[in-house]
Amino acid sequence: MIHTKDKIIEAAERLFAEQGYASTSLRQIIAEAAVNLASVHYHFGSKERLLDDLVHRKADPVNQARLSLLDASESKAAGRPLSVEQILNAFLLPTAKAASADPTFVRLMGRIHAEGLMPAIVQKHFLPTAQRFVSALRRALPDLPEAEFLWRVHFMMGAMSYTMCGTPIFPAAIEDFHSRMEKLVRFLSAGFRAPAGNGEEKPA
Amino acid sequence: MIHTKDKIIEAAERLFAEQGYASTSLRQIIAEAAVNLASVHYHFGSKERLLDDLVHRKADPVNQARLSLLDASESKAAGRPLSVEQILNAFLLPTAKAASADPTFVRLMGRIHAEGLMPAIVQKHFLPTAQRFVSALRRALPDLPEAEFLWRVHFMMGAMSYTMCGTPIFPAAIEDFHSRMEKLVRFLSAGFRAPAGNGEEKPA
DNA sequence: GTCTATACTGAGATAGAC
DNA sequence: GTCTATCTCAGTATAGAC
Repeated sequence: MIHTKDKIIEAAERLFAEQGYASTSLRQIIAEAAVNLASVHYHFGSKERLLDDLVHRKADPVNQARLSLLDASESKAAGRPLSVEQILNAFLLPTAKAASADPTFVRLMGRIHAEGLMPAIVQKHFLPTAQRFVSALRRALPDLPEAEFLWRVHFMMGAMSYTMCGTPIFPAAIEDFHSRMEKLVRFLSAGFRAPAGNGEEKPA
Repeated sequence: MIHTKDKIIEAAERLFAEQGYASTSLRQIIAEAAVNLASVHYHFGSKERLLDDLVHRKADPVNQARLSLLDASESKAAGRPLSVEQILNAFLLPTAKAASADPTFVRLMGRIHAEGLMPAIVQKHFLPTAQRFVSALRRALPDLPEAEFLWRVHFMMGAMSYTMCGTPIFPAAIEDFHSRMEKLVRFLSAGFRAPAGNGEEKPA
C-alpha cells in the first residue's frame, strides 16, 4: 500500500477530470481513495490547494516541454520570426504527447480553463508560459493591429480550452489526440492570418 | 415595489453573471433581492430551475433573432449556399445587439457555456438553434471532410463562449461588443476556410 | 396563492486526541 | 500522520401564517 497522499492525488485527478472540480466532493475523493476526510486537509490544506498541487505535478512538465520546443524553434530560426504554425505546434504537440500518455490529464487541464473561475491557478501555472507564446505570435504577426491581435489570442484560448475538455456536444469522430491538435493548428493559424478589419487601426 | 419573482430574477441574473452559477449562493441572491429564502423554491423549484428560467427569458428571444436572420439570408440567397460570414453574422449580430442593450446578459450566456456542466440547459435552449446553424455551415463548406468540419465547429463554440464571458486574461481593449463580434467573424471564417489536412479523408 | 420560519442533509474546514 | 467530532454554510423541503 502506498502513501495516503498519493492515493488522494490519484483519486482526485480522475474524479476532477470526469466530473469537474466543483461537482466533485472531498467525501467522494476520500471514499475512492479509502482514506480519512481530514487527511486531505492535512496533506493539502484545502480542496483548492489539492487542485493546485495536481496542476503543478501535471502541467508544469508539459509547460516545460512547450517552452523547450519554442526555444528550439527560435534558435533554429536565428532571429527570423517563426511562423504561426511553428508556434502553435510548439504549444500543442506537448499537449498531444501528454494526452496519449495520460488521457485524463488533458481533460483535467481543459476543465480547469473551461470551468472558469479559478484565476489564481490559471495565472500561476499557465500565464508565464502563455506570455512567451503570445510574444512569439506577436513577432510572427507584426502587421496585425494590436486590438485585433489580442482578441485573436483570446479566441484561440477559448478554442483550445474547449477542445481539451474532450467532450464535444456535437458527436465528432473520436480519434487520436494528435490529429485533433493538427486540425486545431490549421484552424487557428488561418484565423490569425485573416485580414484585419479596417475599423480602428490600419495594418502597416 | 414589484413582485418577488422579478426581484429574484433580477438579483440572480446579476450575481450569476458576475460570479458564476456555482459560486453564487441562493442566500446571496435572496439577500440582494430582499426576499425570503423559501420564495426561491416556491417560484422556481430549485436553483437550477431558476437558472433555466433566466436562460429561457433571456436567450430564447436572441435565438429567435438569430434564426430570423438566418431565414432572411437563406431566402434572399434563393437556394444558393450562404457564405460562412453571412451565417456567422446571423448568429453573432443578435448577440451583439443584446449585449449593448443588456451587458450582463451576454456575460451570463458565456458563463453558462464556459462553466461547463449544465448540459441539460445548454441542450434545451441552444442545441436546436445551433443545429440549424451547423447545417447551414455544412452547406457553405461542402468540400470539407466531415471530421475536420465537426472539429472546426467545436473550435468555434469554444472561441464564442470564451469570448462572450467578456473578461480576457490578457487585457484587451474594452470596446463595443459589435466590433468584437466582427473580429470574431473574421477569425472564425478564415479558420473554417483553411485547407483541410490530408490525413484522413480527401476533399472532393 | 404568497410568503415566513425552521429543520434536514451534505459540503468544506478545523481542533484536538491518539 | 491519522482519525473522530464538530463547526459553518450550502441547497433543499415542509408546515403553517396571511
